[in-house]
Amino acid sequence: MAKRVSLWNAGCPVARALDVIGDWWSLLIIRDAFDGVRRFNEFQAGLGIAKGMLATRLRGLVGKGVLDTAPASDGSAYREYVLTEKGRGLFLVIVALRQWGEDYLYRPGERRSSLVEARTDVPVGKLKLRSAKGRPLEWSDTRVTRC
Amino acid sequence: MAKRVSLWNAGCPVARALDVIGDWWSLLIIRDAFDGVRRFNEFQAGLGIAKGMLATRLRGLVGKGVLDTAPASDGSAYREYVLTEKGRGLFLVIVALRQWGEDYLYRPGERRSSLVEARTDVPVGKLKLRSAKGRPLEWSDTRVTRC
DNA sequence: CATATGAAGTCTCATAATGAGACCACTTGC
DNA sequence: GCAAGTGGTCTCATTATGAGACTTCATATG
Repeated sequence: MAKRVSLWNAGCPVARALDVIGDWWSLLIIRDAFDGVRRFNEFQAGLGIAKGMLATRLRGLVGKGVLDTAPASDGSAYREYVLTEKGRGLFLVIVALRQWGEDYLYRPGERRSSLVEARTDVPVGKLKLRSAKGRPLEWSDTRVTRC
Repeated sequence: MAKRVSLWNAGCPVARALDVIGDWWSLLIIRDAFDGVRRFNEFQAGLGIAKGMLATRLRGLVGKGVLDTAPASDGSAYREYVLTEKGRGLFLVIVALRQWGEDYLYRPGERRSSLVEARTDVPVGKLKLRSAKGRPLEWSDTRVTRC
């Protein structure tokens, strides 16, 4: 491979976002972080990722401000990886991927996890695009401006 | 590299979604498709992707039911790639990525494209997670069930 | 109609990224 | 103190990627 292309300067927020979290593992690491995973070995065991890859990815995500390291919350001398505010901003990306997966990649009755409201255990509602004033919008109602 | 890991059977819709569109180029191809790109050369020129990669990715996305091939809409003998309904379902994933990029990856005043309502040219509203009954939810109000 | 140009790929090659696992230093548990 | 656990680093074989030459058929031009 020649050096992997960077998309940072494309003027498109989608491209720039993918430049940060668009590789194979980053979003899975972030998903696990949302589910409460914090320690190196937890990520490694949960994802089945090679340790070298995980170390590289965690370093990258910390460097990009998506994760931060913190002293272990259980009082041990180890460190933990926690989402920054920027990282927590990716929640809707994970939710959108989840809802698409649920809608198009599972047969009815197939076992899968669900995102539920913690207080009631009721599945959350579907994401919906709305205008600035709150009116529901479809894809065909929108366009992307030239940058 | 050993053979790239597949996540299809993880029981997590996020993992399964990433198994389909989680690589470096697929979401960019899909983004361009949403912006009206349909022809091989348009994708290639717009993304700066190697032709071999593009051919592989397009074949893969067609095979996975995200894109479909159709006769060219301009009457020529060439074919086009168009989003299927399943592919159009990814719109909110693209929007979520875009909004995250806009919020955390650009300095104020930096040039970038925007997603606007076509009729009024007003930027669309922010995505928001809501409960099944429409009440706004934060990440901390939710949890993921074991599958 | 003959030729040139364009579209949509395929093929090959050098190089970068990945996965597996050995190895290492420091902590903890017992 | 010693074994096990944690959090990595290093190396190696293999795969994926990027660049670009080459091919085939379609369309444009004169």
